[in-house]
Amino acid sequence: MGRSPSLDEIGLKKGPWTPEEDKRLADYIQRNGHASWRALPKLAGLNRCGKSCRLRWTNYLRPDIKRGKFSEEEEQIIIDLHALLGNKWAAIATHLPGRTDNEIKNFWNTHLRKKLLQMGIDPVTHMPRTDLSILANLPQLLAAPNFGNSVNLWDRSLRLQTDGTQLAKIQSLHNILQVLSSTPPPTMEALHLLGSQPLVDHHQIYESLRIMNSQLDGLGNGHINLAPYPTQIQSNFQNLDHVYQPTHEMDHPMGSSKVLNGDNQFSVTPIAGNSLPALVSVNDQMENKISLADVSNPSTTFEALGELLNDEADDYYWRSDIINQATTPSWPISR
DNA sequence: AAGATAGTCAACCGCCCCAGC
DNA sequence: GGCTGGGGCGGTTGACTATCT
Repeated sequence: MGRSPSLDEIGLKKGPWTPEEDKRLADYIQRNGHASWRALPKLAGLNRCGKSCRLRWTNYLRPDIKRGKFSEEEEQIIIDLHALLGNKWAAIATHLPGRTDNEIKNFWNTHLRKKLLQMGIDPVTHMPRTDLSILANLPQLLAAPNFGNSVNLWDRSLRLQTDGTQLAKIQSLHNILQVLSSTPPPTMEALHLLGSQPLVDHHQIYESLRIMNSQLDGLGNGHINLAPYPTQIQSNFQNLDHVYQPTHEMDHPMGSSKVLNGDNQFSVTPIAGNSLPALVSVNDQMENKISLADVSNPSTTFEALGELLNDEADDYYWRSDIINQATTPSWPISR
């Protein structure tokens, strides 16, 4: 592994370390310490730069380094700390004795990041993913044996976040998905508001939500009521007056509603029966921006989405995520 | 069996910060 | 305040390995 050996312009060796070099470096540091990394290579008889020696020592040769697979507990610590600290690998590493920042960074990029994505969690924000393509993976997600863990992860991530506005957005998006799941394809006008032309594969979304429902039922939580899926998707977009009659039970996807209280703490309240859960009441402007009352008008929902997106000029990741997903081939398209 | 593709991870690069002058 | 050198950090690279086709 690593790079092929090469010499830089002043003749210092680069690339993989040989066992002999390792021994020289380790022996020297154990005898003399590493007061000056710059001076060390010469003193230790190594044809390497000080930086290379420091890296080799801190990431590989240090005697207290713990090698091997990360435990589940370590995984969880990394995820939690990453939610709080972001890509501060060195800071994260201080909480995991024996693990190096490089090792944690690699582990994150090769395992945890993908794992979170598969669970529908954005590895950057640690919030449920805002890109709609996740719906395409929902059946696999729900079928995964560790789906229950993802629920915990989601909860944990939410607890770690104090930005209730994001929650409001997610809830709004969820509302939109509900509308999508229970309505014919959106009008061209509505799609234009999203800056896209591709059409949502309604059947796929419907199927995903239906499976999600059965899973949530299994967990004893609330669920999303789905109107019967039309046997024939209407492809005639001129049918603008089609009556939109979605059902109105909009739970938090995990069967509870989370509300940011005055102390910036989330309170989690299970949703009962058919009641409509309160939207996250953090941002009055955001609240009810897309309310279920609006869904009786086919275009209003999408106008509201456009407004929501435009409103958050400083929050473009939210908008770009949706628009990207709506405009990339990965987005379920039916033409 | 062989080639293509994806995953892994050690190592390097370039930037930043800070202390000393 | 400006300059310089050393160390630390995050991002990226690329050789090796495993898996797939």
